[in-house]
Amino acid sequence: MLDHNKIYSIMLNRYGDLGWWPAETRDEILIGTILTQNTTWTNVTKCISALKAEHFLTIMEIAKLDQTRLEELIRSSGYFRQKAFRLKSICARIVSDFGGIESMDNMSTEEISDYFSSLKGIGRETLDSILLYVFNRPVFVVDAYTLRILERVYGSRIHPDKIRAGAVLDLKASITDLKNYHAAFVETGKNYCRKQPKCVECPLYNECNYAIDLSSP
DNA sequence: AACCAGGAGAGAG
DNA sequence: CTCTCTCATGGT
Repeated sequence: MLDHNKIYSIMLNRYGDLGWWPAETRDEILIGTILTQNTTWTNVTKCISALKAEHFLTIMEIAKLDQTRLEELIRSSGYFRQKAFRLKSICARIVSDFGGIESMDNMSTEEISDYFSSLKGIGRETLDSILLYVFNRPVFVVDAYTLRILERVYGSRIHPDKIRAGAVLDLKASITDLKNYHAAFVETGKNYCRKQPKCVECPLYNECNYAIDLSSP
């Protein structure tokens, strides 16, 4: 059960290096992890472009940006009031506590983890995304697609903690591998996992158990 | 036109 | 511990 090496080799063979996280700066990645919560990436890129055009695409600038002004700029990512408030709060905390992302690089993964998980707006998945894509720490990001895909492969739902631990321990992957592994789950999920009744083009087609309910999230 | 997207938090039981 | 509800725009 749960052979990460097998799943990853199939996915890597299909997708290769997907170049995640797509961004020019580390601040941009952090901001993106908040904005992309439960929305499509195409909705987020509009916000990223809008912020970039006004030169607000840094933690420092968002920290001092007007609340309603930020709401307007990130509107298309959905939950814009919540996200504007939380994103601004998070950026303000980072600025006042550390000055910026770079000042946190010498901290241990556990210290970074404890810090970010105490901030409102950062749940388990966003936390892991920040650890992996902003700080390059050996963490595997488990999202809804990962749970759904592995459920279809193995027939039953596997606990996120088990998947996370397994990916880092069993896979013995490099940071780049862990980044691409998660990216591959998202790519597979959004392209094939919802199409019915057959996903013949899905890289994991031969591994999937189609006896289970395909409509389950 | 219902359904869902690269979730999180608060509350109930 | 596991549901359930809310937050909200945009594409299919």
